Amino acid sequence: MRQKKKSDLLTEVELEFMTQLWALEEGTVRDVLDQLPEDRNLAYTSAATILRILEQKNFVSSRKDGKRHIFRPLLAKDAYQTRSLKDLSMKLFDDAPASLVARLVDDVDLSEEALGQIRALVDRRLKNDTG
Amino acid sequence: MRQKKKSDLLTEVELEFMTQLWALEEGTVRDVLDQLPEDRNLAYTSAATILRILEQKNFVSSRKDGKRHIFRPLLAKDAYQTRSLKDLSMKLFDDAPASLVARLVDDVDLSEEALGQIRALVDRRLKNDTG
DNA sequence: GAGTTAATACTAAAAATTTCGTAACTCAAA
DNA sequence: TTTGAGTTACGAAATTTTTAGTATTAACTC
Repeated sequence: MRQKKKSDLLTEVELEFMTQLWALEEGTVRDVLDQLPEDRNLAYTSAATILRILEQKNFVSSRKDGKRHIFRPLLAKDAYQTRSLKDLSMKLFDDAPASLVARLVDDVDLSEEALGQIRALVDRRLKNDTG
Repeated sequence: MRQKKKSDLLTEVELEFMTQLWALEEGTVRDVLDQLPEDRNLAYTSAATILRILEQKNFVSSRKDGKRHIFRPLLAKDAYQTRSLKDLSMKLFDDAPASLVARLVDDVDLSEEALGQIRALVDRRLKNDTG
């Protein structure tokens, strides 16, 4: 009976909506829709459908407030960031996160400040581990 | 006339195939198919279709060798790694790569060795920039 | 309550992605 | 040359994702 694995990653549109909810902490269909860019032009009912799907998949919960629903993320942004990084690392970096950072450091534009921050993070982590 | 943007990211299956081609340097439909995991069970013609699509999208080129085609990546793995990281950073890390690394260093299981490698990379980059 | 407004529930169409079948073709060997 | 094995070309079915329409419901006002 094993078949369902479905990768637990968000689709493009699901991520778009989760991003808004993460920013809002919580919100109604209307709230999320208003948050989207001008040129997005998505029907109200489409937005409602997407949130319903997110709820079915247990990425958000909802409670009733008068006649409307207020949605709130169940999946935290932090957790999803981690999940995405693991996925990317696995699929594109031979499961070696260090090579992911290597690519980032080599090719993506990073300010010196950003590099300094990164080094600080790594140092702190190294110290903690060794005790 | 601007409308085509199409994100230039690979779909799931396209990435699966590019990964094999990157490993092989180049190969026929059969080569790629044989490279896939046992339980993948994909029809030969499906694989051929996917490679044809990749060629249409200019991700691979092909040349003829006798009766068969040999496919070769046009998009390099390095380049696509960078592209993916930029996309992830933009969509999920407020376009701040440093926070991406922060998440990685904090949450993904990293060996001490990996951490050391990362610090070395950052250090080298910092020296090059300032030096 | 009747009427208005705005929401949800449900269904399904539209679009994109993934998969495969059939027919036509190519090469090699008999 | 014909046959056979393996390939490509093309079209389309199947599936997943995205979008939207219609009907129903809930709250508010009069």
